[in-house]
Amino acid sequence: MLTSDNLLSPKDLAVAIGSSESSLKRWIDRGLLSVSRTAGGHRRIAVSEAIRFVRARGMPIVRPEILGLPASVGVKSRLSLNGARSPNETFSALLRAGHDVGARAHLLNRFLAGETIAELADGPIRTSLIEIGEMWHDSVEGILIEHRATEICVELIQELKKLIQPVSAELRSIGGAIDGDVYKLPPLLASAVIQENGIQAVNLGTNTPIAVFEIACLCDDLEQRPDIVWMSVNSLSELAMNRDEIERFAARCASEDIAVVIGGRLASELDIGHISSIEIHRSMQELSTFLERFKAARI
Amino acid sequence: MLTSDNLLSPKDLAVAIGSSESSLKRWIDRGLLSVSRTAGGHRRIAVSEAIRFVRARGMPIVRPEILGLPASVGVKSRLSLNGARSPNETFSALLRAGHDVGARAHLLNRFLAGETIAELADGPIRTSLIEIGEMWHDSVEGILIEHRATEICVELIQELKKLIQPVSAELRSIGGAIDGDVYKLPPLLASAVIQENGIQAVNLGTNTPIAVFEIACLCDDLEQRPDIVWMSVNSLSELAMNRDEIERFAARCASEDIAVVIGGRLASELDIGHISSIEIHRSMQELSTFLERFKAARI
DNA sequence: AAAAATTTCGTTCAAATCGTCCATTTCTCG
DNA sequence: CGAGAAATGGACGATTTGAACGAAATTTTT
Repeated sequence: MLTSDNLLSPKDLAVAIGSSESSLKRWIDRGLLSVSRTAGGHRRIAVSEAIRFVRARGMPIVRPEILGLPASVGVKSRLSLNGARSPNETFSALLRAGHDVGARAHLLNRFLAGETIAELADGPIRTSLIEIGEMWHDSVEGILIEHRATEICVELIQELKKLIQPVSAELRSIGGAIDGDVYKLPPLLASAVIQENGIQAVNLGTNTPIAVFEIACLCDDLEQRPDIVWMSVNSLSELAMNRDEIERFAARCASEDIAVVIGGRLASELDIGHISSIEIHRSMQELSTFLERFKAARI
Repeated sequence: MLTSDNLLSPKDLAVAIGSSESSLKRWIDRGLLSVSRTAGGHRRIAVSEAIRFVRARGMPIVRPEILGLPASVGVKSRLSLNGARSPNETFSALLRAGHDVGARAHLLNRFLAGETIAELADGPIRTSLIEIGEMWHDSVEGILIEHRATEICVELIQELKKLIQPVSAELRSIGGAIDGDVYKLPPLLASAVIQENGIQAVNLGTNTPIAVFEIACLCDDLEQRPDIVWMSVNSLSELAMNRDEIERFAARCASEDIAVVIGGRLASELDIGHISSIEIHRSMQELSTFLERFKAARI
């Protein structure tokens, strides 16, 4: 539980090396590992002693971040999770340190504990990247950290996507980030949230022209047509042009009974919220509730 | 028993590959398979080591889920008969059709049968995407197919990366695509190939300014400095400017004893092949052989 | 400071793994 | 074909492991 600095509980070390708490306690009692005790008799293991133990026996370290060991290259060597108050701050610290293994374990645990992908997207992932994004303008180092964190998140979201139940092919969707938008995380997160809701989602990635969305929606084979199109808008090359194009596209989709969902940081700036056939969402959880309604309406 | 995600008991692996526990223990004791031991002397096999063993010895995988692999492993794809002559054509057809599950099964099977990531990168992945890229200019549909295929490949390469050995932290590298280059596959493939060669690789993704590479290489903490920097060059905003910047950067790296490796479609157009401290490669297998030489020289 | 929630304590117990031995199968080669 | 070598898979008692439990200690919240 990372009680205080440089002291581990038996459970902590057991998790770090992928064995059970029982075994670790037995090894300690056998004298293989020396510990101190609290006033009440609880074992406390110094990190240095833990490292000596695993090194001496050539044991694998499954969760290096628990021992404060760095796992990356570039900047920020020492990883200290002690200062982190909330879970989201812990995740942010791991991302800033480029600690892919730690970030993975953190997110996986939270997902397995019941948090949805939508919640994780709006929570740790979003707040961390906003926080890191604010470093972006300050320094070159900020860009480095931001790029590295983004790559780690891409990897993690792909992994979460694999953990959700296989989707029924009944409802299909396709989407991506519009032309000129190079942020890859939002469309990826959207596809994960959609699949989490049991709907098949094809992600076209960043920088996708409207014409491509069109051809995907209006293809000849009716069996292939999606029921939903989603678009991420995080950078706008030409506001007016984009708006017109999207409005025309939405009109065509409406006539074909295809739902259009738009999200992203700049979605509201498009100023097309008044168009009834377009759904604008501000967060992944909003997207999720929309999908719930949509499914209910279609069945 | 599956104590932790990454550690198997001899029995687990024996069941996974359909042999007996006795044989497996004998193979381990003969050194064919390296394991760690618990304090009590029980063998623990890392999943990545299990996969290395399976690939090296050409063993069948009877129960892929034990190794965390999808059930499709070992199953012959139905689409392989659809007029496709070679395996690479089969993969290309799957990608064009947006058949992510099929493409995944195909690539995973080839990897587990012994093909390296470098070979798969230069083979099915490269040829498929070149072929699809040629559709790019012809039609909007081409763009759709290209985007979809790229996303699928990103996912697949991430998955392959997870299957290879966790690297020893002895050699480190960092890299990405240069500023203005938005192709995400090349740097991702490079990082996978580097990790396949036992070198830690941090991918900074697309659109990474030279200044970011610099700060990563010349950071204060010497323990964090990489031994290799790799750069992908697939689009050039300003040829001359890029060249000057890269040459300056390479000179600094040379003085710090950091190897600079450049790859990508337009790497040769930079016309900096004459600079001795810069390594230019034309394929992932060339990168791989360079890494072999590099490792040999450093030890 | 008291109460509630969480973690760790020490212990017990069934299941898994240890190393070793051996019968059987498979391979090698004269 | 057949004898010897090598590899396989099962069986064995001894040891180790991981999970469970109520009680006590610790941490967090009120």
